Amino acid sequence: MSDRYNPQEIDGKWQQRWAEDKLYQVSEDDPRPKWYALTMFPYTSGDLHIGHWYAMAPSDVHARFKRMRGYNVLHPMGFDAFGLPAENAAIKRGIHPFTWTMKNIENMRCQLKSIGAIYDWSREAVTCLPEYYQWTQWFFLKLYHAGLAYRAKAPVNWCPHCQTVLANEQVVGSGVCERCGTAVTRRDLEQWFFRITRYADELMEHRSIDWPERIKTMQRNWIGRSTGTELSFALDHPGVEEKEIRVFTTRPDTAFGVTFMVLAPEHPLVTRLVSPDRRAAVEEYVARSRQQNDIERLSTERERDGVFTGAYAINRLNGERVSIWIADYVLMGYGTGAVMAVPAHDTRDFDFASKYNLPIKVVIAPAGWQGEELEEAYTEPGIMVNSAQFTGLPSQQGMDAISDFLEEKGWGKRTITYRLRDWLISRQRYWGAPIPIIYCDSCGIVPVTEKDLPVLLPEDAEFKPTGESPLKYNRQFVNTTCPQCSAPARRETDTMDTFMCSSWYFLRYASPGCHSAPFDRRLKYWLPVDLYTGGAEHAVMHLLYARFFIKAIRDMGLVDFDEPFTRLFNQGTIIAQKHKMSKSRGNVVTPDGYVSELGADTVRVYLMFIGPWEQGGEWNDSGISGISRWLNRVCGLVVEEYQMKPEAVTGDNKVRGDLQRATHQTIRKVTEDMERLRFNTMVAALMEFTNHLAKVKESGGLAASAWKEAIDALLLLLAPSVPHLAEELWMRTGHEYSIHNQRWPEWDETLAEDEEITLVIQVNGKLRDRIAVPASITEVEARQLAAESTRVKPYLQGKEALKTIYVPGRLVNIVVK
RNA sequence: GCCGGGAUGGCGGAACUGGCAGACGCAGCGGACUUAAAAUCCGCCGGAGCAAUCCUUGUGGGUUCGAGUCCCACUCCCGGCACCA
Repeated sequence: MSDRYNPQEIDGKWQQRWAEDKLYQVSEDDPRPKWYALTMFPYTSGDLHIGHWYAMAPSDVHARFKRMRGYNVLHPMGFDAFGLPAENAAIKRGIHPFTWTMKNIENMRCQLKSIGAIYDWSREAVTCLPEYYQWTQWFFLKLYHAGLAYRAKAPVNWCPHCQTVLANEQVVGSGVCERCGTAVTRRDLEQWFFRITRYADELMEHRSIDWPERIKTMQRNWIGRSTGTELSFALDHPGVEEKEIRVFTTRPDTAFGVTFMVLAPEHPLVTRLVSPDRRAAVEEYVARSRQQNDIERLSTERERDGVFTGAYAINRLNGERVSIWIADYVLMGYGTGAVMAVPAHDTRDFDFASKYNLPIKVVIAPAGWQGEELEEAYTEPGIMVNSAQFTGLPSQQGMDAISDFLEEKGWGKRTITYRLRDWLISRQRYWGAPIPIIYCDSCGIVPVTEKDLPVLLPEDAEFKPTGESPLKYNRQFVNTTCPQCSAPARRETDTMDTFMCSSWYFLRYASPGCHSAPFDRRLKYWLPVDLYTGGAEHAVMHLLYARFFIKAIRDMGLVDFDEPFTRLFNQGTIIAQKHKMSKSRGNVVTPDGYVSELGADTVRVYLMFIGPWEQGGEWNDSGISGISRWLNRVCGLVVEEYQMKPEAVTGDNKVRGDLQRATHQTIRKVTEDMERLRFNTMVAALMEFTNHLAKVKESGGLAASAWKEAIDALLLLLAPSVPHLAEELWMRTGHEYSIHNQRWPEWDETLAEDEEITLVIQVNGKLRDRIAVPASITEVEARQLAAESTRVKPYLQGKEALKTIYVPGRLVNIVVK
């Protein structure tokens, strides 16, 4: 075997050996503390690109590090296998989605194996297999029985391209489909929802978890909790049963400033309130806003418009009659779908009032206000005016005072509203887990009984997208009998959102092979996940759903923890040609060529080295040769015989001390960087150490035993990053297999301490000299040396020394005038 | 518009808690080895200047003995949210 780094020879060899020895198979029966390191599983789109490797290689390095630090590490892998892209790809190619997906999995599994990770493949989870989705369905039933799954007719997001409905979270940007980027439209459909809103308050709370601030903020914004007051306006319309319209406001203090009301076009009262002369205009407006997609409707560029209904309501606080309008800037899905308009103190209402010449009544006085008309809405706090008995109060107090008053009178109530909507999980597509529900003409909605799970996805469905679930046309699937009355009945033909599958996959890894339940008591050992790594794009989708899911099953007594992922870390995105890699964009860079040519270890290190992990960056392979060169040098350093020069025997001490110090400093640095997931500087430290070793070797001034100690430390520190090469060199240096079962080296703080430091001497903060001094130097000595420095003296000439600052171990700064 | 994150050599990036700016690597330049090339090894490598020295962390101000780091204002880039009453 050559002395050079030869990845083609060693990568496969060790991967095979590790697999044969089941080196990375983990068990719960282990005295070490557990560590559950999870990387978001990939979608089965075909093959893995560099972006996937960027997610997986560094997390594997960290998991290996934890393993060497004495943890029993679970680092599993699986496949997110249901969903639209597979179905679309299958349609395009005329292959069955199952065939397509399984072929992709095989390929991806192969790629994943080539990176040399410690995945325990015996725990693999594949969401599209009946043995998995049976439990997805089982959880659906649990949620159903707990009252957390319900069916309702609602205006929902419809993607015309994907031909299915989408959850709110899956509509991104200015109202486009998260998957395909098509503008989403509205449809009124009867769909299945999960009651995630019941957990809104708890989901707002991230106190017990260590997550990036950014993600926590995104989740909080998404949930959008706002506190305010719901109050009613009196209605008196002949033929209209309702005697009030309820509105939600966060500004009850402005209630005396209401000059009109606005209802959402979809508001149920609209058709009944509209006066005959306004009916045509109102109907036209309603029809128009229904047609518009969210991009048009929600665009803030567009001027707000609306129409008068011809109806009026009474502001109970002051008895004033206010006109009722409809406008599409009021959303049916938020609050009560109706707002009180206070143009003086709300920018939207101000614009609307200006456009339609509606009155503007000031009730919160800006500082120095003399009763003049406002140029724009005044939205800040101030002193209340024109507000009957509340006049003169600061508006913040007014909020409480008016809320109290409304509650006393029974006209209103303090409330909390959320932006978060219930999670819509129905999908009118084939490639997903069937919703285990049966419709019976006499019994209504009947859940499938547990023992009848899984509801198998039939293989022979016509899976073309028709806008209706393809399963609808599969009579064998649809026709069944009612579990309650045994009469002929129909199955639900929609499938579940794939985010349902990914809301619990991390539980399955903890209980592979469990056939009687989704998981068994082994779950208690592993969960929650200690470190979850993946992309930030899942902030308000997967990460929110999974939290909801765990809280829901916790309340059923199925698990005993509150949060699935104790610590979350988002690696950055690898981009190519300014864009995130994606098949549709055609800018995908495959790792395979790099791996086969330069070795898995080289690619692993390069991905860590390009920059801070959380930052990501543009893919550029120009630096990868530096990693190859380095690993080659490491190889030469370790493999080629070390020889002490005879004349060096007496000079041994200094070289030895320096090397020992470098060794311990490197152990410290690498350990600390590993803990903080600072892989780029960790690699740099190892390179520096290698450079130091090369100089030592060149000098030949060291006893062979000391040399060997340093090399051993180097190999151990390298092991998580370059598992194949480290294993090879470990063997070549005469150690016992396997380096991956060794303990991580410890550093000794005293041995790591510098003996000599560079003392920087400044005059007025400018660097003037640096001198090498013993680390033990005293302040007095340092000040004296500084004052005596010949390079410093000219700057002190003829100046008055005001003071001298001394920073131990760093510098002396002489301040002169 | 609002909320995050960021801006440092030709490039990716480093810099503890306010204390030597540019670690480590890429590219480049020079040299050694070689018939030659590749590979490898050694040296140089922010800008200006012969030099002493001066300038330099997006821009402008401030605090400090001392600022890439702290404060204020601004510009640009990236990400998220965006009529949420």
